[in-house]
Amino acid sequence: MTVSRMREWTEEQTCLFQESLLNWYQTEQRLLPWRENTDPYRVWVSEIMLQQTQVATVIPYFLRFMEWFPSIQALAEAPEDRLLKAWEGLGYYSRVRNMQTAAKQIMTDYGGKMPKRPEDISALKGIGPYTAGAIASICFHLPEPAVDGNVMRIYSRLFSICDDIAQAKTRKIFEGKVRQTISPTQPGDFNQALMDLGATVCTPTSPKCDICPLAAYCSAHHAGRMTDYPVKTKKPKPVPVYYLAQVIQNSRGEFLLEQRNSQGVLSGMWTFPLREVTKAAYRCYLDGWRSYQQSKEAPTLFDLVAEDDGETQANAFLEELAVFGSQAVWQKQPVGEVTHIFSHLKWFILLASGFERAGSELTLKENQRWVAPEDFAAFVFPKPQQKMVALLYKNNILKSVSDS
DNA sequence: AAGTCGGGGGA
DNA sequence: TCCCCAGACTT
Repeated sequence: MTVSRMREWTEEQTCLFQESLLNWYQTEQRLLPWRENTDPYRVWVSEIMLQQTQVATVIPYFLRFMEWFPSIQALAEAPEDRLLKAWEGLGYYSRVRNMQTAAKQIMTDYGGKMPKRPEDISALKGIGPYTAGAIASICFHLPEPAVDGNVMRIYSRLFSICDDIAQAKTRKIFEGKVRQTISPTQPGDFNQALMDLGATVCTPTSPKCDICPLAAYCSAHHAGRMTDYPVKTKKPKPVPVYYLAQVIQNSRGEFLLEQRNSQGVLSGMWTFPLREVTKAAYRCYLDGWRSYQQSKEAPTLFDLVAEDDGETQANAFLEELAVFGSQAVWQKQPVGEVTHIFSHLKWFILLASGFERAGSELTLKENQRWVAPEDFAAFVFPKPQQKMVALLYKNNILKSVSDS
């Protein structure tokens, strides 16, 4: 076959391709409960359940769901707790809430029957491009693409498509390719055949090209580059960084803020003083707090830091702590934890709240300043600082004007 | 465009 | 542990 090297297929080649796929599907298709007929309600429910969920998991859920809610009307009228019970363990619970919203839409707008126009289908809550295409093609025999992860994998191999499937816009490229090649007479079977092929033959890691009905048409197979496709960039996981935040008030009710240096993340911005600690230390403080929380003799965060063996703690921080320990009175209980994800970093911030010790003025560093809460508005706070301030309000360490 | 939402299975 | 799976919605 020379077909595989062609980027565009002739009409005849396209027909042969469709035939190969459909013939394979006829003999190899999986027998699944939602394939007993093409009732739009059953197809709809199955497609929603199958989003990010494997077939074997879905089957028992599907059967029970059909018993409990046998029609669109039954779904529309179902009590929410019953609905959630039916979904318990499936995950992505907004799926079932959206489905009921859509069921009500269908009852009021379409007399209780699934609309047939693709644009009407995809306007329903929880039905996106994939599911709309699946329903339109399976139930109403419209040549609509239903592009999911499987289809992108198969087509990227068929045509050696290098576009990054992690990017949202790439889906349109594949939809275009499917529109060019979908069977006009059996679009539903065609789409379902792709799903089965992706699940059982054209698998992510070790595709079974020797039994694949499309091998003769497959560019990647011809080049022996099956596992180079699909191209998917994986973004590096944000590196965790751990901080203690020193939330200190003086007798005038002002808070100590510190300006970050001109290098690195959030350069020049103002936050509560943040001191980086190791992961081990951070965990130690969290655990220490939790285990002490029952007893009356709960330590302050800085007691725990002082107990630290030093190996998990930077010396400079310990020295600074000695000063703060003597000049500030720390609360026994933690304020709480704040996390924030940057593109490359994930900050974990444990907040400790304290007060300047009476009669001993805190010695401020060059980049530190006392600031009244009323003046916070004059600062452009970075997101982590905003989250910390919000947490202080929540814990009534900061009082909003309306409360007072 | 990126973050969020769950849980199970396989490498 | 990490990635993947019949994705869609929100910000």
